[in-house]
Amino acid sequence: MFMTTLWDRSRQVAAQAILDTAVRLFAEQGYEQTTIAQIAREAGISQRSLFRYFGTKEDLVCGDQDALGELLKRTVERQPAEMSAWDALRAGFEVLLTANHTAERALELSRLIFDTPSLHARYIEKRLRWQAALIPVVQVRLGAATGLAPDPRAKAIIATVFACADTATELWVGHDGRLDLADLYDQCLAAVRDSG
Amino acid sequence: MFMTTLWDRSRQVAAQAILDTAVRLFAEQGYEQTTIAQIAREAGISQRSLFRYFGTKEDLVCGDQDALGELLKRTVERQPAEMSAWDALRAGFEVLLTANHTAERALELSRLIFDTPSLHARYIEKRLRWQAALIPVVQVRLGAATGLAPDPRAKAIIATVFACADTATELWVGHDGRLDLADLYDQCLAAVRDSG
DNA sequence: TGCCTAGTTGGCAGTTAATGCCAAGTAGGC
DNA sequence: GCCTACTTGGCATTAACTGCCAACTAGGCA
Repeated sequence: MFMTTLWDRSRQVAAQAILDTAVRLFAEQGYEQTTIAQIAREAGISQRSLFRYFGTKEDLVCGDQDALGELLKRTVERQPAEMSAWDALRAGFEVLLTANHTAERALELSRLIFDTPSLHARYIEKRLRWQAALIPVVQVRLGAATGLAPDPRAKAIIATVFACADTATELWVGHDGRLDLADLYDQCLAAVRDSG
Repeated sequence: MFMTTLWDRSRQVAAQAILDTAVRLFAEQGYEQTTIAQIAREAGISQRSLFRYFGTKEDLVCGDQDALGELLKRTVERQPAEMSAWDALRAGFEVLLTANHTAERALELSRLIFDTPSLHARYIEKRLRWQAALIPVVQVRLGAATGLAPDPRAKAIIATVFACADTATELWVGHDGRLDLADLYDQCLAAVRDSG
């Protein structure tokens, strides 16, 4: 039906406008210091409607994570079967880098997240859902008895890879985006896997 | 001064009573479904006072994490100088295990945290602070030029160790505490460091 | 054209966590 | 028994949400 598509489109435009307002205000005066009322006022909608677009204030910053998680999972899944779990996950993250926003926007959002403890925690918590979804995908690459016993290995490897990705991003933000994020990720993983 | 000590003592007794009430209610009816008003009522104090003992509702569950973080740092610091960063951190976690509460209480709290997203996020936030505090401690064990350039290695190693500890705890909770937590931790770390 | 229906919007009231303020109480030290 | 330091409770307020209802808007159809 065209109807649905049209509606969705205008919805997306509205959502983007709200998002731009919110991110601008967050960057200008900080996340905690910005109220929903102010965002709604400046975006020209009611507070009530804002909550219909974004269920929570935090979703204004880490809202579209869900879509990225799906992309990550699919990418890892599609790597050649003979590729190791580590390499497949690395390939997945590499795709995420390009799929994100512009580098500037990504840096701005990342800075917001890493500078705001509550946001950072919430962001990590959202990613825990990605991790859970990745378990079966990784497990098949471990040559595991894909049986009932939950193999700690998949969970641990995924958690580690995310920990390194997070660390790399934090370093990247700390350097104002001047270093290469993929390089930093490789350095982090090397520090973990290739040291005494 | 004895005065201060006495006051502190009665404060601690009161805090413990509030805590017991809160944890009982959380276990009975869930974290989100339990209001501060109800806890205060059943503990026999005013809402206002409850917030003076525990700054936030979340602190009722992960409040004494701060003290544990301090203990972790001190323990890691005091390991023999020739011990590797990995082993020193492991020793730190081992001390935490015994310093926690009884195994039952720890299991109860852990289950609450892992089952409640907002709590889990808050818990992660506290752990991020531990991680930051550990950076200098770990860095000296890496034979690093302890200079200005922030070495990614310390950050990455710490993040990984915490990721494995978290994974181990999640598995432990999933098995109702029947497996050994330290064993699970070792399995997680082995999966990360000793695999192709 | 004009109605019908589905879906959106905004306002309003209410809940919950959290903070500031002030007055009342309480427990040592003199 | 008073003074001081500290705690407590009540009140008001803010900010993030949520439910409810009435008003609006845009296709579909006669």
